[in-house]
Amino acid sequence: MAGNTKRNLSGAALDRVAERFKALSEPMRLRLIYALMDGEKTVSQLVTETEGLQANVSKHLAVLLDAGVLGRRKEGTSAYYRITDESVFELCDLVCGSIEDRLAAELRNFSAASSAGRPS
Amino acid sequence: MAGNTKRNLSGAALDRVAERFKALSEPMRLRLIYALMDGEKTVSQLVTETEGLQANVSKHLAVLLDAGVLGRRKEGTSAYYRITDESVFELCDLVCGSIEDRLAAELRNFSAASSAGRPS
DNA sequence: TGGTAATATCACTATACGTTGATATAGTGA
DNA sequence: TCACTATATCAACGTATAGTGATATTACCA
Repeated sequence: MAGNTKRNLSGAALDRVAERFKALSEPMRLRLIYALMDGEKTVSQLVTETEGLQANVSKHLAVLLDAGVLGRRKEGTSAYYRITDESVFELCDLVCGSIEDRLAAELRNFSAASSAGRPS
Repeated sequence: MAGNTKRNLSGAALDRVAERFKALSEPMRLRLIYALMDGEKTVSQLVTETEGLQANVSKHLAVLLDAGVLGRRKEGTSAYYRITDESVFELCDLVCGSIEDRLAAELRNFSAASSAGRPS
């Protein structure tokens, strides 16, 4: 494990961190983030790609914008959203790896238990 | 930026990831995690350190246990909780860095704006 | 000016969840 | 068995928020 500094956070810092995690704690918002992985898109495009309602998509985009994860640009009647904090992908990758590890461990436990006392 | 693979997650995977983020989206739970940074502790110890109510601490610990972030060990009438997924600290560090970057950028913008047109 | 498209916001409902006091459960020692 | 400690769970309350249909706002075009 590399660079395991584990800085000790306290008080207000933890509140800020929790806030950021909360912004990423909705599947719909993660879908929007991943839809923007290959560049900026309009709200309409995102509505189509995520198959969500326009009002809902707009609201989730506002949350991510407020959290500093996304940026916004207006052109004509359209609004273009883009990723401004690329670290979200690192976060998701880390979580994914962790989930995989956990599932792999569960699988090992299950296999060991189900084969316990079974003839080899 | 190293190892920026950005794997593309879809459907159920995003749900799992969102779940994990949700487990980390409460300040109290982050406080518990950081209280456990230096080793396993009993519920009583955690109640004292976090200055929370016993019922509340117990419930938050259950959430983190279910999420796979913590592990539990019983000894006598006490329950010892410990970190089982060290990646949570990496996650928090990443978020912290990101928040710092954003605040630094805001500071630069503010300074530039407040000094605009001011005599040098 | 009137009409249309794109987006944001409002109002409302349903649900999830954090907090808290009270109670239940389990282990320990007298 | 009885009392005590530690922990988990229950019940109730209030708040936050996701989803949704309707409306407001803004830009563009005829």
